[in-house]
Amino acid sequence: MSLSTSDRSLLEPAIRRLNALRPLSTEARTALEYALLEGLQRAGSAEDLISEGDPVDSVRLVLSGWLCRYKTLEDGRRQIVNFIFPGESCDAHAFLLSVMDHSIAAMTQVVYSEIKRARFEALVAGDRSLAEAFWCETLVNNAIQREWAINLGRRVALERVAHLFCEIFERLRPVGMVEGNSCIMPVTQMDLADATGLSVVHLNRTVQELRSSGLIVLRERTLTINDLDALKDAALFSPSYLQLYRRG
Amino acid sequence: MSLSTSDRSLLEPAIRRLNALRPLSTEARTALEYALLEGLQRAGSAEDLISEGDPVDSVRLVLSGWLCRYKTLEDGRRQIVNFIFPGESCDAHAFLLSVMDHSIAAMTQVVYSEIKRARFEALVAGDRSLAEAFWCETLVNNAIQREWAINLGRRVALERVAHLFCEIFERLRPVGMVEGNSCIMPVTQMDLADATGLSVVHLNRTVQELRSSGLIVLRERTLTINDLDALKDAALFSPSYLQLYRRG
DNA sequence: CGAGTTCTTGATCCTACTCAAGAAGCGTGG
DNA sequence: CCACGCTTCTTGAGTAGGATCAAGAACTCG
Repeated sequence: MSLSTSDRSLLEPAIRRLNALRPLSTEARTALEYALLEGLQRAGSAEDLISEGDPVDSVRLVLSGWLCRYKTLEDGRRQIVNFIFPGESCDAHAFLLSVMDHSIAAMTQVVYSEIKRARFEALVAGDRSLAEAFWCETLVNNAIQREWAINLGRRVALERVAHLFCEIFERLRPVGMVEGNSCIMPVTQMDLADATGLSVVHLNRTVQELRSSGLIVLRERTLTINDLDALKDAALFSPSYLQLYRRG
Repeated sequence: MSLSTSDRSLLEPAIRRLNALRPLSTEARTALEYALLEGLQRAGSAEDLISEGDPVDSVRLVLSGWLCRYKTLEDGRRQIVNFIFPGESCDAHAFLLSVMDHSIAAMTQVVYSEIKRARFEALVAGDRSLAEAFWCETLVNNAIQREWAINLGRRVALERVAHLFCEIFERLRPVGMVEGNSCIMPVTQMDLADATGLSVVHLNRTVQELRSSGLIVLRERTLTINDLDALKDAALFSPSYLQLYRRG
């Protein structure tokens, strides 16, 4: 059995990202690729992959599409606490805990791979580089979550939205989802509001402010950043927490 | 060489907490205890243990005292993104990443133990239960960070402060730092403001609202929660994210 | 083409911020 | 033990950033 070209291109972003976090051995890479191909799944837009309170017994790795992690309060208030992009895992090792503390929803059509607990454990037990890559992933995730705390707690609306756009752009870049100064932005303004802790109305006005100052163009589900440095300045954005250049 | 009684009582909260996350083997426990005793350190109140941008090459485990993780913006705005309590580690495996993305400050006198990278790696490589306990710790930390996102993004001031008090109380309980319905609260209102994303003035007014409604007493660096259930209701607090009862 | 989202705009309200200053607490040194 | 300075807490007054309410426009999609 060997991998076809289409298999390779499907897996490529995920493998590339893990490999950037921690160089994978050839064997680990191959073992992972086969495991991924065996567990392929699809989810439709707006579908919940897993919900708060659900038990976890597998690891999902996203191959294409956008997802988000979110939590809700009893009265319906909702906060998107993070996005999940291709190459990222939904819940590596999360089965060590009993249940999900949050929900994960697909925001677009999604292709992912589900690896059962035992299989995943065997994979990471068999190769140190793979275990470390997943470790790193969790740590980076943690760092992003901390940055979201300061975003929600201390930045004003304009900075907050600008920061979110910068982060999305920089996270999409290494998985090949940025072209020139544009990337897809397949989410509604309500989603952006829930990610920035703003009301939809105020998010809309803030986006328009960014538009009219010429920093961004956002239309037809595409975000174009005219002047990334200027947007970063407006956002007080400093990308080190993303650990993108660990090996540079 | 054997452990004295005072050694044991010093290490007890940390060991107990790790053990609650994942039952430790006797050998792992002993090996960890010796490593901890060899790396004992102290830090004074308001001292930074490590700062954003610093390289990391060791793991610190807190034995007594309170710390916080915080980030700052260029113009001085500061957000405390989490607290660190006895039994928790500052940066398990953080050396897998290049540098700290945030700072860690002591809020009281702190006793902690520093384990150098190689030593730590040998410890977790030698015992699966220990590795898993530290894994779990990171995952719980991650979950707490997510809850902070919804706290900062979607709860109003009163809920936010009430939620913080509930969380602190529930996190201090399993390490024996709660007596009756009281726990220490050795932080200034400015710190609480930075943790809740509020201004000092508004935090103060919010605390007074909680006081005058009879929910809490906060004086002389002690927090007393008169009616925990009522406070939880006011905070929309649901403790499952803390994973306190994983084995129950 | 029609119904349901999503986006946009206007008007009003209110939560939380800022500025300012006094009170209380606390540590240090005389 | 008290005086002094510094930090922390508290209160008042005015402001503003962002929420809410409401309704129309533009876009999807069956």
